[in-house]
Amino acid sequence: MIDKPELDKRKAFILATVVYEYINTAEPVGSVTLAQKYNLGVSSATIRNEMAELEAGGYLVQPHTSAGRVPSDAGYRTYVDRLMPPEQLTKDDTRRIRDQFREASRELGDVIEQTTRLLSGLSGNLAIAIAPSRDTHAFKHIQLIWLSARTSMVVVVTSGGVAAQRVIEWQTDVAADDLTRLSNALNSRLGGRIMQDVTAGQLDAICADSGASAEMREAVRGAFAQARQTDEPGLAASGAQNLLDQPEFHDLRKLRAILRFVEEQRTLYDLVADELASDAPHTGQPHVRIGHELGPDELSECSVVTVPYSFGDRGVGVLAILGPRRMPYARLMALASGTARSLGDHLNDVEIR
Amino acid sequence: MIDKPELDKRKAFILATVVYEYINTAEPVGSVTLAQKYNLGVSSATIRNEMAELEAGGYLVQPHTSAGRVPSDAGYRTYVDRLMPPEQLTKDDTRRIRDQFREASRELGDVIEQTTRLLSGLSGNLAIAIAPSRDTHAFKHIQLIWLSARTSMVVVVTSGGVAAQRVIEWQTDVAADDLTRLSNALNSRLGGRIMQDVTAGQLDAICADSGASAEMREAVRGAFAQARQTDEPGLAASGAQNLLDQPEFHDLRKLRAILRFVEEQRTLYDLVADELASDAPHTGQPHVRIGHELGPDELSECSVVTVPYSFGDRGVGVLAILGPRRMPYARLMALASGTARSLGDHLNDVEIR
DNA sequence: GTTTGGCACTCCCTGGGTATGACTGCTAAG
DNA sequence: CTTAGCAGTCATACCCAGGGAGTGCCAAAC
Repeated sequence: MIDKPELDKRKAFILATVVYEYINTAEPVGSVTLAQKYNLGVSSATIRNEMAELEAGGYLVQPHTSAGRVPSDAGYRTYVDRLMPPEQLTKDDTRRIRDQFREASRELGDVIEQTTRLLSGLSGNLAIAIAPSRDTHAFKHIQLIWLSARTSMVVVVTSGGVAAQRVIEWQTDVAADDLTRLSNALNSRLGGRIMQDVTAGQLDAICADSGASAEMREAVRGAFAQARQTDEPGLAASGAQNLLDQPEFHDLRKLRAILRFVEEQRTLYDLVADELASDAPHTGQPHVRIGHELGPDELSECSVVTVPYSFGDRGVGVLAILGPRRMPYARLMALASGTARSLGDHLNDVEIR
Repeated sequence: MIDKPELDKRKAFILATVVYEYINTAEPVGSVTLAQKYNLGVSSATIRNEMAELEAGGYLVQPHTSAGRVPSDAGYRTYVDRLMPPEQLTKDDTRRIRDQFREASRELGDVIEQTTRLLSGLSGNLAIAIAPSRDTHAFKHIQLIWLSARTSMVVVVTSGGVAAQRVIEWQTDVAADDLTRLSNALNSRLGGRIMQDVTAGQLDAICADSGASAEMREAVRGAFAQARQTDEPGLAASGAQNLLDQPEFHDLRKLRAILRFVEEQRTLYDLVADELASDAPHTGQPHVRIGHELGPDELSECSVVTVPYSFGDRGVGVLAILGPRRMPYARLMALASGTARSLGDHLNDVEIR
């Protein structure tokens, strides 16, 4: 681990082959296997020497003295960044993604959840999605709906198609006309504004102008607050049971730790939301984090592929795939990218204009 | 299994003790353990004889010749129906349930999900909830909201506080006034009706009376259809990872089968919805199904406690706890009942009047 | 200098054999 | 009917040796 010299061509090829083989077999790979299965043109002894140097360089580790080698975090990292042949989506995958979105819902929450189901099914791993942060959406419409003298419902529609909705109980009777007047005033003066640009002061001013009561003003404020609430993540995950199939998770203790981590909305959100908060430009490229790069110890044997998706020109969410470090990175990156693109397209098509 | 004679007092006590001990220890229980730990007043030899007869009667089984006994489905059944001392909710549980509902959401979907989290946390098992079937709710309000000349949003509010909502794209331009007029007409003529009693013919008539276009009529029909859709179950489950802690599920194959079963919304719904469909009167009493009584082979080592909850005077949903057959039935029944009651109360308190 | 074949060594895994312990069922005596 | 005692059964744990996969090193070949 001390020095990390540039890898010469043969070392790079051997490292790539070890990672590839290990991803496919889940068994530590030895020099003889490598020499036989792949056409290296050198003997196993030479490969042994190279592998020893790769281990000294921190790219490979041995589970025990007389076992083959397994990639380390750094080994996977090098593989992903520089050695791995990129993959395209297969025809079959493309079709399945297309079919899925063709009949997808128009409700943001549902779309997000369906997308995780699709992605977990295609990838055979756990899929996670974060819905776009709400306060980057444009305000479209608010409606205060009279239900009875003491109860109303307020609905806020934004460009995400997300309608924040809540029921209000009034302390004093209200008239349907007052609600309509206030709704109209808000709509005409705020239409098209970005949610996060709407200040409480503006709301108050509009309420005052249309003669709304203090109680109604509070209701409007509350509705806007809810509509752009960002700490209610809008998170979906599915496919946790896929992890059971991975041999590295046959150890119940590890599995439990991971599942507990995943069940906790908050931690899961933090895990994926790094991607949103990061200074890296949102290039739309998938991003891979491997093992300890993820942070939490529970996930030290996992990797995560994240890819941002966008719709409109502002809203940005994230798709992610969580699986064992021994995951088919190229394929999953292609899948995540393709799904993110289709999701963005779908959201754009469906967006309320 | 051939004959099932009435159990005499001592046999009943021994059976109850075996079940109790096995539930607590997860180990097959032998005659000596029983004689030592519980005050039976007879020797282990006598207990052996009794246990042999209980096995002949089908109440107990031996995992292998030289092991202790384990309850059979029939043994659990007898225990639950006749032998088990009923339990009350502990002060602590009562408090936690109360606290949970005090700050619970007003949205039906959220409440249902939060309830499963509560119940899985309290019970240490998997909790499932089915939201009330929508078409038993009373219609409260419909609003067609003008977003642009070619798009609108329609919101339907029912007594469940559930608002079905959808976005509509018109083929031809519509005017905001027309939407308001139609909304008002529908509200005044349908207010308070039970959803399932509203026919398509009535909707059409109201649309015609208020001069709505064919397209608008379709939109209204669609919104009502969505609002009372029953085949969209409104299902929540949480706590699957609790099952990992149960020793009977340390076998990965069994665990996988169960988790796959649970991940599938449809099968899970069918499992719990039996309770709704059954002819049994909804007494509010918890109902227990044990092992093979559940039907699916995957669940032959599981039991389910279900309890209906009601709100208003019609809507009925179901709470359920799924766990190993070796579950603390009395406690879980108390928990499920208490939670169902609190859930019903909460829904009543929060119901839009 | 690099590559290669050979060889000794290490360590995991497996399978057989055995001891152990927790049961039961049976029998005969109380 | 109950009980003590005893033989028998079976799962589990344990030890141990053998096999196998793989490495590291060295000396010879290229």
